[in-house]
Amino acid sequence: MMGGMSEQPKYQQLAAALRREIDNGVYPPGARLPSESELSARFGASRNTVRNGLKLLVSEGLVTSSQGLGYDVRSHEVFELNASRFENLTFPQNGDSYTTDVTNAGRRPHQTLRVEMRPAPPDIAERLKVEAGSKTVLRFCHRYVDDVPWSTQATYYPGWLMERAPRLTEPGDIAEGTTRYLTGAGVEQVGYFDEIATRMPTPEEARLLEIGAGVPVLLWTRTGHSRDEPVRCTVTTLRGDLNRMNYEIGDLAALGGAE
Amino acid sequence: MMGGMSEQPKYQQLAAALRREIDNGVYPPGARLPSESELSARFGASRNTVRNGLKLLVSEGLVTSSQGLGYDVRSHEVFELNASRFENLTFPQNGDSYTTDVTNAGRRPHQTLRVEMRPAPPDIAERLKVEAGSKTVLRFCHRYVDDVPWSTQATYYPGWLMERAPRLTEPGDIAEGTTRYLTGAGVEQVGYFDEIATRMPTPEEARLLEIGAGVPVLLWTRTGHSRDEPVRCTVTTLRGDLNRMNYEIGDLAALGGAE
DNA sequence: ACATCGAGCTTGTACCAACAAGTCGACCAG
DNA sequence: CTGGTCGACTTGTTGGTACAAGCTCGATGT
Repeated sequence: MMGGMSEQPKYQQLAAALRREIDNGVYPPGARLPSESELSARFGASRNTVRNGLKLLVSEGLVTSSQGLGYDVRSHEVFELNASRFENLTFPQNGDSYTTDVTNAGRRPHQTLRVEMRPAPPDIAERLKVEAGSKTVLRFCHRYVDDVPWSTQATYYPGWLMERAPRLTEPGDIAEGTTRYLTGAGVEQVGYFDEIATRMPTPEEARLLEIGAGVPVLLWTRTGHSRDEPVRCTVTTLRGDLNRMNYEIGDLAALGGAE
Repeated sequence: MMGGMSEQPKYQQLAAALRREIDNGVYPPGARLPSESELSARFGASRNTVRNGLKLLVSEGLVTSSQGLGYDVRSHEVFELNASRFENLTFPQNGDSYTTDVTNAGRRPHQTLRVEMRPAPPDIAERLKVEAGSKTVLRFCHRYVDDVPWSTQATYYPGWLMERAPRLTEPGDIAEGTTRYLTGAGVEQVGYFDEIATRMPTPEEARLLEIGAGVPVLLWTRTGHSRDEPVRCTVTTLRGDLNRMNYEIGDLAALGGAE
């Protein structure tokens, strides 16, 4: 091409130029970028090349795209606000109190629940110390906050638990919360093992959480143990752009102004 | 098109098919996928469509691509192995024993350390309870395991700590580890506050960690507290495809066979 | 024996074209 | 005024082509 020494591919140059303009406030948060065809004209590149560049920006979380509308510069405000909310929402000592916590925070919770019998997937079976493919109860929860998809949560209970806690198989909610119900049924959880990983969402996850391409998810796998054995395993898929996990280790609460 | 009821786009169907085959061991970890042109013939799709599908798998971390070679199924061994390693590496009571732990595991550690005086960035200042822009010591560490970039770690120490622990400002390593050095200097950490988030890497991070497009990073921010106040804040950027964070909550260690 | 080159494979970049699908607003009929 | 249609715009998907760039390996020549 004409430029001469162009070390970088054109789509990366395009992305860099737009990134700079976004940083400099030419396109402030919430603003709409020029359309693909406009950018195509401006940079002298084909629409495909423009799309490649824009895909980079989307994957960095700088912009989002919506079919029929265009590309919007993301605002970071939302990110921080919801992050701290999440904290209150899930961690204060074995809450299971998603609904009440969200309500108390002045926001509107909404969830759909699906209960199935499922053979244990290998990774779950390992954590529950049961045989892969053995009978488990899967309670699958899709949660919203103010109509924004928040997380999907799949909790597996080993089959042997059903004798002691039969209501887990019933389709509806358990009013007092599953943790409390389990405790009442003589199955108390005395410890948790948490694993946190990240990856890009599968198309299915992207659909459920309504996240654009390029936003990673946070995978939170919590295995709850009674005094004798693991009693449940929860795999939560969280929007990476809206959530942050917090852990306190040691005697932080007892300290003076520490946090 | 002719197929009739194809709810999903073709490239997603293709990705789903390959994902299933990878899960089922048709393409075991380390194996090479058929080339784009072969897949194109097999699925009756154009090379563009095939590439779109493969890009999904890459972004999910299932496969990697290298120009001139092809697409390789990623081995989960590395992932899992390093995950548990990571655990030992950082968590068992204030290790700071990265070097020794990695060596004991039969792997070769390598790190570069940079020590600077830096005004505190706003987010760090907030966590350290000092004024933004006030003097801090930044110890920046770039770590490798077996020559694979592993993480970057930026630890900030508040300026007031320098009177009691002057060696923190010296450029070289601290042989006994910074945690032990701090304890010896009368600054014992009795609690930590951990925050874990995820996002796509900046170009700079992608360069340092040598991660391809589509792989997110795990951000681990640990604030260490003495009995009176925060004494340091460590921001670790980990390759999301090689790392997993594990936390034990409650009395897991005391249990019988519970993990 | 050994370095060098090149054919033939791979993925990466770039271009073009066409249609599907989603959104919005202008317009028109009731 | 209300409600629906339709057209003009947007991004999403799929098809094609060509060449660049990176890797492997065998043939070639010294």
